[in-house]
Amino acid sequence: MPKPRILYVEDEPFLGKIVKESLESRDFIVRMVDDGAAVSDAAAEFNPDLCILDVMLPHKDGYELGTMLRQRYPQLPIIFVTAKTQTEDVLKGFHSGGNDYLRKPFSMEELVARVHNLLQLAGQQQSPPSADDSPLQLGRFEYDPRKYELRLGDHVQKLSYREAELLKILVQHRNFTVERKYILQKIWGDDSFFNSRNLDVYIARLREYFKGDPDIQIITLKGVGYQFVC
Amino acid sequence: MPKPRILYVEDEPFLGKIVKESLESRDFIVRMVDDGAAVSDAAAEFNPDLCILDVMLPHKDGYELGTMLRQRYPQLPIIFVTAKTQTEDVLKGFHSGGNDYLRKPFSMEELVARVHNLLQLAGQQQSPPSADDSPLQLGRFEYDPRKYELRLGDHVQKLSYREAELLKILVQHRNFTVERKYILQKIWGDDSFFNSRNLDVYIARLREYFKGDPDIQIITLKGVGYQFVC
DNA sequence: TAGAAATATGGTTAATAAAGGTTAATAAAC
DNA sequence: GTTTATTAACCTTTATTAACCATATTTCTA
Repeated sequence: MPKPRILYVEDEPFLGKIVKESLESRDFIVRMVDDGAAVSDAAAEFNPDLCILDVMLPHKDGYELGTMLRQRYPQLPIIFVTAKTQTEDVLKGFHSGGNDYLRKPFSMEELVARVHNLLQLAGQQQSPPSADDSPLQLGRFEYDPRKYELRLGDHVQKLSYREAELLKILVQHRNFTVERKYILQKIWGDDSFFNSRNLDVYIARLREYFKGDPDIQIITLKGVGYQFVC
Repeated sequence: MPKPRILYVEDEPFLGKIVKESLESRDFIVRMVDDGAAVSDAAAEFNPDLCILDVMLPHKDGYELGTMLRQRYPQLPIIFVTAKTQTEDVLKGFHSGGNDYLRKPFSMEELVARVHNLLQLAGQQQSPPSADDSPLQLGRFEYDPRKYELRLGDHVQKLSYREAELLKILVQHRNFTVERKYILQKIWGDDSFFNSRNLDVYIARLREYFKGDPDIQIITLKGVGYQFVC
């Protein structure tokens, strides 16, 4: 079971550090962002399972971020955290797509309980296939994630399950970095695998398949991961 | 869209009446119960979509009720409401199976927002496999699950029992993955079967039958299962 | 501090293992 | 006695592992 990934948007560095470390000690992977403008990219790259948003941010406010995230990731659980106590603010949080609203000051225990609760609720969902499973253009290729088919002109390359899983992850983060660790966890379950050359073999396969278009590359970032550029 | 049904457990008649009416005015069907002992029966009879529990009840306490309900209805969203403000109490609520915890006094608006939120989170869960046996369209084929008949144009292919069972399972989950294990258990009873090539033979048959429409595919997810895409 | 070992990381290829596919023969059920 | 289900034998594909190579970092030493 891979560790859940939490994107945490908070501008108070002091509080942020405490919460981050506290969550990490409870077996979450946490990425903290203190600038509203950076959230969009961070979400694309980090691929969180849940998002905690502080409402009081310097420029962009938290609600706007919530709306943006909800629109882009319909299934992502969002928790708002704020010092505002007015019911009106809470409602604003829910209306902008939040799934929970926690008033400051809060106890770490309660936050963690609510995080677990939401992850469990969200985990039971099956996302409708229509969402992001329609065929997509990758450079000169066309890829159908439902049929696992990669097309260039009249040549159709059928992908295997593992190949398709890997490509899905790379494409989800296209033009961003995906950590090697993350891929291993997603496809092979846990981190016990870190010494096998398995992933490399599949990366090589995908590179082979995509060599028909020089504009598509799978770049290695040694010690970090890969980047699918197109 | 039927009105959502809320089971509301509250012993203060005055507060209870207000909340009940307020919820009803917002298009919920509400059943109020003021006695902990009556909750079990009420739940069985009323079949709620969501449950609101006051923690401070005369005899049985709310947490016990939560545990009981959670055990009996694993999917039922539960909101605890209480005057207790200690974090400890909130945690107790979550640990006994609650999905949200609201401190008194609360605003009706916030309660309603949280109710909607939970119903939405819970509502996305797999739709009941609706025992619908009417003929259905599969790509260019028409299938009648009652007669076990698969039609393409004027050609009718009669399916055998096992073939039909397998197709039923695949179609129920169409565009989602069905685990091999699951199919084996459903059709052949238990997992003692895992070495037989039996299932593969039937998969091959179905593929043969459906080869008249290239848009219908039964994809193998090696080590996992199959996916009927159409 | 330059430069050589040592080490870590990823790439490549081939071998092996595991899972599933195919076909035909056999057994059960109707 | 014909249809349907199961099994067996063999084949193909996919996944994993092993062995070896290349290259970048680190660390150690002169």
